[in-house]
Amino acid sequence: MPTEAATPTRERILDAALSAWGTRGYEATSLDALAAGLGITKQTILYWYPSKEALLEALIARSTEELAGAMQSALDGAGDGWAKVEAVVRSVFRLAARRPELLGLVREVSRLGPPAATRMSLELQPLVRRASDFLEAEMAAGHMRRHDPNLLLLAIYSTVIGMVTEVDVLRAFGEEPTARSLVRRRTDVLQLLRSALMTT
Amino acid sequence: MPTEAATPTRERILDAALSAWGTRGYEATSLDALAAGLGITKQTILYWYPSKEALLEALIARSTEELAGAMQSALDGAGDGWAKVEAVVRSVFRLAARRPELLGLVREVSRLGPPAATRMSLELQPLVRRASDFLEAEMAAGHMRRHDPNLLLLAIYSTVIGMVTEVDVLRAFGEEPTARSLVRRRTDVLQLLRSALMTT
DNA sequence: CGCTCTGTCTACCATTTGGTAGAGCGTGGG
DNA sequence: CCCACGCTCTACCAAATGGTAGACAGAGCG
Repeated sequence: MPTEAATPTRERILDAALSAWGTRGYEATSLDALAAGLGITKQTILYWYPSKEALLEALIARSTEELAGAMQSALDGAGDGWAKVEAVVRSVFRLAARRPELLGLVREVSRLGPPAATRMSLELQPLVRRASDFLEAEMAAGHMRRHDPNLLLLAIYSTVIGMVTEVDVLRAFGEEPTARSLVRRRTDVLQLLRSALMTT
Repeated sequence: MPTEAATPTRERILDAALSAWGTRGYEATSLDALAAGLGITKQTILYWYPSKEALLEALIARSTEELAGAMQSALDGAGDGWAKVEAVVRSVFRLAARRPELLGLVREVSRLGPPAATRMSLELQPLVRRASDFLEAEMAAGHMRRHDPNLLLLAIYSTVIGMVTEVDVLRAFGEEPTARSLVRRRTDVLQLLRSALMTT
């Protein structure tokens, strides 16, 4: 295990895996393909990570950390009520623009089911709890319409992840997955959420 | 090609493929596994469908037909404005209860990307157009808040499909995928949509 | 009876995949 | 100088996968 601060192969493998699995899918991308893209051999990957599944685990760990970081800072940021919801949604769309593979990976892992999905769930649990508590407080204060906070979160999650990762469905609905379109989608989602949630 | 009305192997293969691919995924289920589940051999499958991809195509064709049928009748049914939206959403949740693999397949195919996703899109296009036109008319009449109809549809699609197929995310949000829970999710989605869409 | 046609199976096959074993190679420390 | 260690590669391998070729069984029919 290298103690230096530099970041070589080990990280590059994670990057490649994120990019490939987050877009083409886990089963659809072999270790050989991954290695070829990096200009190394599969055995080098297996030196750093003992198996494909272990690599996925490591990738999930790193990605959830990054994800949670981004959303934590959005949650920590100033503002309350709607401003906070908007900040979080905006941060997700920012991620969609800058690191689409990251959200693609979330979608992919949730599809893979246990044990990968379970792991990811667990690691994102604190975030979910925090968001859920926030929503509940807002409802209690009468700022938002009453809903089951968990179901509400699930709905928001589905909507946003869908809006951001469902490229082909997007096309089916006559929307090209460009940056401009992403902004429009963001605006639309925010409008929708606002009317759905806020009482005033 | 059998001319009788009976339904043997050919249909059974489609059924098995729907069940397996709609839940475990396309790449994750081999032809051998499919055949074993049916008590036949892979070669029998390849006799009826020349390749795995051809089987997927046929499955998409049959499934979109069934799907479109269910939603058409919901759209055709009595009612206007909110009643119609509610009818459609209810029909999707009914499908989720009775034929979960069908919605699972939609999710799976949209993930697989072209050419499968493109095909499915094309076959569902008329339905999308009709729904989009309906929404637009309702907005024009002032019954619904103004949105881009296509984006609105995408949002509704994402929310409902997510609420219905994202089993592991569901668990992460502390919701067990039972029948009771499905009813709660339906109620919640309807409430959300109603506040989001309707002006009155 | 025998012929043909339909549907299923047995026997293979090439390729790909995740994974193992171990050689080689460069660098830093004694 | 050389040894040890960290890292990558070459050489394999067994299993699984999608697919091909062709045998075989039974039903319908002349």
